[in-house]
Amino acid sequence: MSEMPLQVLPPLTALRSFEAAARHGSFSRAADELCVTHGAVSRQVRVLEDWAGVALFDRVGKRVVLTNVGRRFSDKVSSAFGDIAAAARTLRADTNSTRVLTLNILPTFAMRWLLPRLSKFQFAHPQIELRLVTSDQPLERIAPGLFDVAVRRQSALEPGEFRTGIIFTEDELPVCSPAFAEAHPVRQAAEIKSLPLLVADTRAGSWDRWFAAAGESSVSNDAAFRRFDHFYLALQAAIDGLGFALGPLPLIEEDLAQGRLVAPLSGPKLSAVPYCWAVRSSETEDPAVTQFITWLEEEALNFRRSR
Amino acid sequence: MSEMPLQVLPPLTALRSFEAAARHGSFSRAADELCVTHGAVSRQVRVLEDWAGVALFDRVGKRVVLTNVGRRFSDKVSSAFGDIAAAARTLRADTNSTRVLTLNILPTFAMRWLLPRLSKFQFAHPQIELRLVTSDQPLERIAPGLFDVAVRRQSALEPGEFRTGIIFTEDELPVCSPAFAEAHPVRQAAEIKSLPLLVADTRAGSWDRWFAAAGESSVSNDAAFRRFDHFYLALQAAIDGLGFALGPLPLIEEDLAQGRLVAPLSGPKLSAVPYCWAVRSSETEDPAVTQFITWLEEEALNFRRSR
DNA sequence: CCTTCTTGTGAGTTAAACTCACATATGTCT
DNA sequence: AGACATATGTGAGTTTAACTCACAAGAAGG
Repeated sequence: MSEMPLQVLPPLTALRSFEAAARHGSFSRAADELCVTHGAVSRQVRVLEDWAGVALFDRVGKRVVLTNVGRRFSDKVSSAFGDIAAAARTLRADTNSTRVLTLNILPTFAMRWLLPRLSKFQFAHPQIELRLVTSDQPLERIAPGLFDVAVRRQSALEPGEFRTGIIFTEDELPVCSPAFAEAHPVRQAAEIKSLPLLVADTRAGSWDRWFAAAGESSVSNDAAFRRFDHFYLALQAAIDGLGFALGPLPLIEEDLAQGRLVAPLSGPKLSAVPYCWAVRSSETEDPAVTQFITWLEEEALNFRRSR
Repeated sequence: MSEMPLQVLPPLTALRSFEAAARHGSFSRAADELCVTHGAVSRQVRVLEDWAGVALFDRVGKRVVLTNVGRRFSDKVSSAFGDIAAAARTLRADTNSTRVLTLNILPTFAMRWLLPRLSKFQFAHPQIELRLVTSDQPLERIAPGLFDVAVRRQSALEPGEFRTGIIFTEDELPVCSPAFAEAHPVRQAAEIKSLPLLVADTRAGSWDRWFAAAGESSVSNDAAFRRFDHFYLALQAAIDGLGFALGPLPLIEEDLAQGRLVAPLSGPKLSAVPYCWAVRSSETEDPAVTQFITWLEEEALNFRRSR
């Protein structure tokens, strides 16, 4: 045949590195995800840019920012890789009798609400195997195909890359252990400014908002704050009598009921960003995913009713 | 983060080899397309089957046939690779001021109908560059992204992987040069069985069908047939006085009008499979493709009116 | 000014990908 | 039945793409 096959697909290793870098906005983070050095990602992106004859990233100092064509191209590639990942997962699932759902859950939500209930789901759906990953990474930075259902706190339910639904909302109020309350008898918001205040990096600014809602100025001495990586650590510290934490109802309702925590202050309950489930919009309806979300929403409804 | 990136994408080099092999139904043809040896394709398919834990091809002797899961998987991968190829083409086109359309055309149609007219299209659309590939390879075997518009002869216009439209239909009748007719004065179909009959591999069986339509038995002596790879070679041989060919109107109308060919027999005009244009259904609407097809259909309409 | 984090790249290493050559299976033709 | 053609499978060796290592350089933050 008088015919010349074209190289219509770009170099695929380069494409994979590019897509991860685009999604993370960082060569270093992409390298972490792909288990290579940042130098490998840098070179692969360069290979793709040479092949395409166009810059895909602008170099801003030592940071990279996607160009407009880079953004459009990476969106298409991400979508295609997502399709391939989904097809590959289905292919591999054909060899197993159970369906594995990968859940990507905020650590505090996992520790204090989901894990105690997961056995109910497993019992009801023995043919679905759950794999739990805890993370607070932004969802749009997670590779397509790396999770089936995620839980994040978010305020906007706009249509977009993800379909979402509210699980429940939270109110935050200061709590401490009974022993701590007895040792520091306080009633007014202004009074706790001099006491240790426990805060999680993942909820930065929440104390400032609480004081503002109580009509108080912010705490000026940062030394009063004890910082923790995750909120469940801060909560555990409060239970252990290390100070006040802003406890989120309903997650701490059980602790209040059991007397592990008390809420001695008369200040306001601060509305917080609701917990939501999320799935990628592009993924086709999966019965196991639907079953899990249905169960999640029913558990949340039952939970709200029992408060 | 307490998080382990999964290897959600299969090995991409293996995937590329698998997709080509699936599309061709042959490791050897896939190797030709990818410019590697068949051994490389064989190994890559094995890598993918090991990764997936499932057979993607059944080995039937020394031939391979896709399994059911292999078929489903390859359809998804082909589609995704098509999306990537299209996005890559758009990416590269951004660096050029002209749009390149790749046409994949049957050789005879290209030689005798399209090429003489392409200058009209170029003149009307100077911002669209045409790249002509001649081939009679089945379209479903051609890699996604390797052509924008194809021309093939096909009888069914079923919805499927390709959108198609009729360009024109053909009638076939025996023709020869005037010199040959003078040297062999014949009038009835039966009389030409003893004369050299020119046939193209791509139109095998057409003489049998013509004799049947004329109420005659087939030519029993195969030695009477002179075979050519392509039909335009057979036609050129007829013009050169080497025998009778089954000439397709309207492609030979100009030759008849100019006296290069004559049709001395009184036998039937045999309806043949129509010429059709085809584009992949999955590809998004491209203005250049639409413009080309509109022009093609207008030229065909004008051509039919002028007969 | 020092530290931290990020990307870029020269030089060298690793291993994935490939070729070569031969074996084997099947179909076709004489 | 044997020769030939075409296809895939694979051992052994080669090639080179991909990668690591180590360092340089730019920017931000304390």
